[in-house]
Amino acid sequence: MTDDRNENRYDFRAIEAKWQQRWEEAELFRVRDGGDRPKFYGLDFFPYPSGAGISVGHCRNYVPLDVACRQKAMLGYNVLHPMGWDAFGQPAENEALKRGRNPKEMVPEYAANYKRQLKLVGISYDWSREVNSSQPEYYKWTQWLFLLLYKRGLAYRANTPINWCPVDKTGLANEEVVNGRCWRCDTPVEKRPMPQWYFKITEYADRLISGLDTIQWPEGIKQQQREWIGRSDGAEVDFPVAPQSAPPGETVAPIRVFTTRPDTLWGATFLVLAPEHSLVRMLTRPDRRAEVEEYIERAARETEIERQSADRTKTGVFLGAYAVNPVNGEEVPIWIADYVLTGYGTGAIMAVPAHDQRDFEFARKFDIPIRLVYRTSQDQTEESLTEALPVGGAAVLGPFQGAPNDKSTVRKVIAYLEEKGWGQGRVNFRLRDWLISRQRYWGAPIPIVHCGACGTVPVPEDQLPVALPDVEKYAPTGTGESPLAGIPEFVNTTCPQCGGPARRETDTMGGFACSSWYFLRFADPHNGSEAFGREAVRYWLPVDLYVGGAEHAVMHLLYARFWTKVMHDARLIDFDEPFQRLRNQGMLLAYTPGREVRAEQDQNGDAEGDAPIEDWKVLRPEERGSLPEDQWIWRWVKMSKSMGNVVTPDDMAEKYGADSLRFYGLFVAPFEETVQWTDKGMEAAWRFASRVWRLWTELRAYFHPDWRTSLPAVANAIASTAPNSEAQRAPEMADDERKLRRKLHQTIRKVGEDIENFRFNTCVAALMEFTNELSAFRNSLGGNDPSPSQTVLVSEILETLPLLLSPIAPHMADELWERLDKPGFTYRQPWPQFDPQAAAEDEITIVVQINGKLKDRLTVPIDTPSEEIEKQALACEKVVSELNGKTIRKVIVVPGKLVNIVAG
RNA sequence: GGGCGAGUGGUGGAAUGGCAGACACGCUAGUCUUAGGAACUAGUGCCGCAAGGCGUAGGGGUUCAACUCCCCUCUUGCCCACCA
Repeated sequence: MTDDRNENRYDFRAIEAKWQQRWEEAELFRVRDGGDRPKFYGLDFFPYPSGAGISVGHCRNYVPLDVACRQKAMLGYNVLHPMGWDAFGQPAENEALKRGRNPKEMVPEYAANYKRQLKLVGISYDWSREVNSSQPEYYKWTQWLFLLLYKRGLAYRANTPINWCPVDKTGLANEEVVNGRCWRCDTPVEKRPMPQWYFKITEYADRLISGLDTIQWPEGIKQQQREWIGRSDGAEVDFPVAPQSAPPGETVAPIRVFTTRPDTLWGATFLVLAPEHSLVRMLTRPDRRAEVEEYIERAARETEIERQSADRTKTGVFLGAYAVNPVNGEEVPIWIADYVLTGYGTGAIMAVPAHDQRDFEFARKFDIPIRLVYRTSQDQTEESLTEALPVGGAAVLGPFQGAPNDKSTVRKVIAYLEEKGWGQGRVNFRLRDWLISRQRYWGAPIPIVHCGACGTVPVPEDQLPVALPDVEKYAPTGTGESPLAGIPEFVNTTCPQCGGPARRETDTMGGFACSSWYFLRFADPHNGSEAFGREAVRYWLPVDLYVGGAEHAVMHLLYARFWTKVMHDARLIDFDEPFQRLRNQGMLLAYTPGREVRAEQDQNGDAEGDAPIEDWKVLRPEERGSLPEDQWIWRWVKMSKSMGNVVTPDDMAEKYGADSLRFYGLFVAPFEETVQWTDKGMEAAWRFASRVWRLWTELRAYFHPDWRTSLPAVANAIASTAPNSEAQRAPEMADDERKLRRKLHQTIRKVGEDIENFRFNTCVAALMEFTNELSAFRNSLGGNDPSPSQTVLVSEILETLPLLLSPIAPHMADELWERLDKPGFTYRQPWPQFDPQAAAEDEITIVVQINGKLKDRLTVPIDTPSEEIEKQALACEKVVSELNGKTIRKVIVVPGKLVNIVAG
């Protein structure tokens, strides 16, 4: 007796371990190229395996994609679902430094731990395709692709001021600077001039915008990319330097400005150059020199944060020089100011204070004339303006007077300028070239040799990879050179071209280079002679479904699209967008203790009442002893190691099981939403899993393996044993049985549709609804042996349920499947088909409304004609009493749904 | 300041023009139990004894019908932010 009980206990630990082992032994998820089945490529963002391991937060993207992939496999697709490690880069190096370890040893350990955890959760990865971007077999091809870009003129070295992080001691790409701070360590970024390698992503700016229209991505991500690329249409206009402002005996080139509003040229009352502009020193009048020099120096010292804050007051200095406005011959003063950026447009602007808020503020501060080009009313004057005039009104200056303040006038003015030879139409992008050099050890060395005689020489392909040398010390130097520069055996080499002595490039590539092509490598991960085989890539790519966080909107997702387009242009691949569908999972928050940080009482202020709460700071686990528990202030914050609020899948799998963890993560909220982790929710998911298990195992005794073929026999049996005519024309099943079977087939339909639409929360809810009905049915049996028709129904349910559960709770599914004495894995079974006839309702509830308000309900056979429904609705007791004395103006019958009686 | 999204019971959420609150948490009562943080049963938007009324941030509009579409306001989350 007790043994029987144990047999039917939901022993998830044993079940999950058993099936994970069997899947592995059977190489269940190993996939091969080709075949008759359609392919499906589902991919997670390439993770960096951190020492902390994964939290349940990470499962928010891995589990849903796993569910989708498992279902696709059952639907008959050949599914590629790989995983690998974004192992190069600063996070790994920083962690290794902190622990005093060699990243080459540490990273594989961390990756192994990630892999163990992902297996623990039951994710169906094909581990035979695992790749690691820090291994020579992989980075050899990262270097090969660098050379591809180099040969196509898309990689170049330039000595310009770059974003430098003084803590990480390396240069950063524009995309890696967030609010003027390093995106990794939050340190204010400095400007430093250094020779650095760049990828010419700007050359692809337009295609990176237009390609967005061809892919199914969240609109918000597309918009972020469009804005980051920042196309703006306008014109470049030349302002000749006034003769008296040119240094004696010299001819000075005109100052070229970029503007999106050439139609406001007639209101330009000064020019502003960036402090770094090349003409500044030549144009500065001697008596202004000291002030100008000081300003330039101050601007150079400022951090990006100081310089970029939009609400600071405008600063600037007059050079003492003048330029000539080409359209009206007027002389306008030339200033420098730090609100003009050297890296955008021409680094110089024409200032139109009447129609640009920044110029307006500047003009008011320095008392420069303001001139209206457009006016919305007669009484509008330069003096009355309190801010720059936005769009609207008509032109009141220049040859285009009366023209509307809109794009059509801008176009006309550009044509006019081109005709006069004063300027020409021009498109600018905010996007800057991608800085790829890192002065760090842990990355793929840039495969370039510097030769005194030949200059910059690419390393020949047959000499790849340029191996990252083993070193004792690899801490960043801060000198502007990577630690590789201190290794003579690495640096000193011979020039591949002339054979003379040469130096290797010592910078490494930023980690985003590795992740810009890994999705191609998974198609052919062990290829030793190419980055990827063309056939394999043609078969698998592009990625059908890509899942990851929204934080990479303008980094990885932009870079990967760029490289893909380059490879397309090089005819390596025949598509130019790598990821067809993209889904971003929501964040996971955990309820976390912290303390309020109150504003300091200022010295003269009276300490009346509490100071306003200024901030909230998390109490890390080691700080929690410092404050009595009743003073903790709890908040929902992102689950992360640094907040000390991490829940691990290891603990949850141990306590509740991986299947329950999967149920919970899917059920708690829609996939894209930010969700709050609660233990109650986790327990509820476990209760549901247990409930399904219990119900199924209780009903197992009634399973009849031949239920499919015995179904007509059941009907005959009922007909022949029942003498009365009622039973003879009865269908093979009683009403409540047909109802349960209807629910089963509705559930099959709903679960299938919901998984395909990434609506996992309602998918699990549908399974819960079915379980509730099945539970009621079980109770109605009351321990009696089921009738033949009940046996057939129960058998169908017992066989279908494991298949429906298979993508979501795969361990339980396979265990149940086995307990039906069926061989193999549910993963290999076809996805259950729903029977539309069984799923169809035979009766329907019609809502009866008067003036849109619910009054009554009718239950009618599904095929009742509209006229009959209307008749019945008008005959309802409630309708009759309510309508007493009122005129019926109109009756709206929506077939299958409702009747609305409009009366008054 | 700009872009994108969100606002529904005590809570997470469901319904995307047609029965508001599926499913779940919590709560209440009961059954079974030595016990229960188990299981099962019933109930649970608000007001009201009831009949009934009210109700999807607030205001207006379109419609026979609005959580859903349109306009305005408020609140809030994320991203970008002196790019001429």
